Amino acid sequence: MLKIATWNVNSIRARLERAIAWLEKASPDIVCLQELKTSNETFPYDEIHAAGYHAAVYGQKTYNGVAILSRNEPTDVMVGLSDDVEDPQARLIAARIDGVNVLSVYVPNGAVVDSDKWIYKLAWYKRLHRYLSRRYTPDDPLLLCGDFNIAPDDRDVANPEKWAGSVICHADGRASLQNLINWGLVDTLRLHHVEQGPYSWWDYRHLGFPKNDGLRIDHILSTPAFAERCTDAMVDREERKGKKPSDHAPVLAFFE
DNA sequence: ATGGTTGCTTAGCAA
Repeated sequence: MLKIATWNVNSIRARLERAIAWLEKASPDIVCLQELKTSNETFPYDEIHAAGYHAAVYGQKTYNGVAILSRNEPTDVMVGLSDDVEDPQARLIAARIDGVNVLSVYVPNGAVVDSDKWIYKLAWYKRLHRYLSRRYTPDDPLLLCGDFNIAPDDRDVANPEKWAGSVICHADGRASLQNLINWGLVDTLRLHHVEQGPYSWWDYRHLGFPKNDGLRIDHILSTPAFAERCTDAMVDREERKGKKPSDHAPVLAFFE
């Protein structure tokens, strides 16, 4: 059994106490983290190791930053998109764990449609597609996990009319994610849940969580052959409750 | 009443 999670923690240092408690409670085999908001030098390796996890980290001061935590040692750790674009933003880390290729990504948010950040977001999706197709085939065991900053369709949005046309729901962004999926990926949550919801992110602003104004933007995508082993997937909504939560809840998938 | 937050870094940016 493999239990994998993806979680945008919104600062690993601000979330450390909750993150350690969650690791001990949920005991996942692999966790992809996003928005560490810290450099490698200030990443809390000691506490993560003490909780029983290896940590492959691609940090950045203040913004972004991604990591992969695992019970077993990761090999072949690679960071960044490694293409011809000059890009200081730490948004991708890849590793091989127990024979599975695991990627943790933090796709740019895009701020406002047609802004520079939006252009960067759409370009980043194209670069990620090229990254995948150059390094892997859809026959490889691969899990692409992270904050994609896209709700794939209106089932993934509690208030679709409110969010229509936003950077999370815009048709061009959805097409960018779909293009990635068309390379050869399966949305593991939708293998097991086809109804409206669940959601993985609620804005701190505007009382998003109390009003359940949620969106599903965090995903565990699997290559098709490996997805056949996926027995369930879920969002740990409980982790969004209580004192000092991240604005994202962990998303999990289970493989036999 | 018609906004409401959080985190990092220190007034402003990002989400």
